[in-house]
Amino acid sequence: MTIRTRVAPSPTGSPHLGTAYVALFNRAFAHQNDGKFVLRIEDTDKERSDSASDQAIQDALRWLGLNWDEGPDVGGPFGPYRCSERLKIYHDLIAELVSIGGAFYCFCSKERLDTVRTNQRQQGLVPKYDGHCLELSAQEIQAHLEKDAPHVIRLKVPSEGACVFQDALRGSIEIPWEQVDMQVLLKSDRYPTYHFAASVDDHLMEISHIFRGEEWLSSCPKHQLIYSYFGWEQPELIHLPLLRNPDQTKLSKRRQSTSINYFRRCGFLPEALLNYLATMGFSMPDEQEKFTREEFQEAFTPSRLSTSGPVFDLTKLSWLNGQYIRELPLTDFKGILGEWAFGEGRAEAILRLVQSRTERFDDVFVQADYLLGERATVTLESFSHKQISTEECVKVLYFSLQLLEHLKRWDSDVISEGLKQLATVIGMKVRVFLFPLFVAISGRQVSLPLFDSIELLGKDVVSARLHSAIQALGGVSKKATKRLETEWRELESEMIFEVEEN
RNA sequence: GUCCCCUUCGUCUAGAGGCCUAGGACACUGGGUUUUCAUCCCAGCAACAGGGGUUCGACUCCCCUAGGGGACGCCA
Repeated sequence: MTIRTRVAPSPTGSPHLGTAYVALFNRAFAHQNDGKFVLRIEDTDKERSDSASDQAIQDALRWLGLNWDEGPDVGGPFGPYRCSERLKIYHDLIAELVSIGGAFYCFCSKERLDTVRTNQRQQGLVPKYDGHCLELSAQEIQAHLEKDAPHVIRLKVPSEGACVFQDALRGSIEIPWEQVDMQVLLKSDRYPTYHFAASVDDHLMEISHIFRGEEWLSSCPKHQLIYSYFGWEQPELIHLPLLRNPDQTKLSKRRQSTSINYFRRCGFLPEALLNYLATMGFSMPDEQEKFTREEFQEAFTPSRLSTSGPVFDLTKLSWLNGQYIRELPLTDFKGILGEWAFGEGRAEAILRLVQSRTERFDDVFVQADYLLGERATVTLESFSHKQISTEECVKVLYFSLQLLEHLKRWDSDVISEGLKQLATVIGMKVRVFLFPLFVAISGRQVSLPLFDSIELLGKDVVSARLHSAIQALGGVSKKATKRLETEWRELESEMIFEVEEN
């Protein structure tokens, strides 16, 4: 049997560390066994998927050296490799599934489902579909369809017994069927859900082993059910532990950026980041901590994976990165650093901002320090200003974060217009409004033009600095977050500025 | 709340019943090399969640408890 593995990220937002983590193991395992590693873009969420993110994921994985044998750009015998281009396949198969009794039409409204779930929760039951449309007769279904009634197709789930499946690391796992929801497989927009698309594609693409995050463990019964209805053979499942924040929760960008691009922008070498990722949940037989991708691929074996969630430790990653940097020949060091600092037009972009403010060359680098490296550490005092309070600073930073997160395009004009409008909507003078942003971004009250700086630094670094500034100001409590979120939604509706739909 | 997974130094981990007086790495502390600093070298600190079994013997196997995490969406 040919070993075939895949990574199937969804193109929403910045390329996630977790994607690289999972890709690393899948790729190593496939290549170690002369198999193929596949990239499949899981763009099943029409609302949130965007092509910029699609491209960014590919760029990020390539930067890390995690290239694929088959995928949306390189093609392959099992294409297309983007879900949105495979709709016909899903439609045909879902029809087959309905006809063999593995799935059913559901015409329930969102409101009804909400009520049902709320009631179930109150009674201490597992919130899930109550089977309302399960009893519909063929005539009733036909009538609904003829009226063009909005509908979904759901998975039929046994009401009794338990699902038993194997995880290569944990052995046999048993989940009672009553815990399993009658999952929507085809949404009302005729797109498949992840569960359906992934199951179908894994089968059709002849994926033999799936290394994926532990978060998927509880949806295994759904996938198993789809496989068994169709009479397909299940791939081998290996659930990797979840990368954790220092507080042990699942790695999330709230606390620290999870974007691969953030690490790239912070000056980590791809080799070092990859090496570090490989030590999360895996260890070399000789306990070696610094090793190449090739050595890893050679030595990797699922039995050396651990199951407890590793904390992603920036300090240790930095140490490892230092090991790699120090062994670089000087010319490489110079070349890579130069590209990092001034590549892709960055030199021109920075110098354009600096030149008009320069009298002597020795003025240049101090002005651009926060664009070339980490900004100065900010404290509560950094934000003291006679026209704006601490609370207002937090508010400004929080709302700006929201705004920037949802911007359609990342360029200084759009950023400028968005932020200015935000200032107006919350009733602040632009000059005052911008103050906390200057501090958060540059670490200083006076800096090079803000909007250009934001553009230049990129979304991931900007988000990280904004988050860190909010922390310096004392952070936002859960309660305050809720309040700010509500307020933000109101503001958003007031703004005529184009903000991307969630 | 329900179900599932997990549990060795602060963190990443080694450990497949006697090799364990529990090893390595990061961090931290102290010392040495170095014109400063960093690097580098040496040393130190520091853990088997708790309780029951099984066994001649348990970090390792089983059970319970506790703690942590995840899932419970027309998100992935």
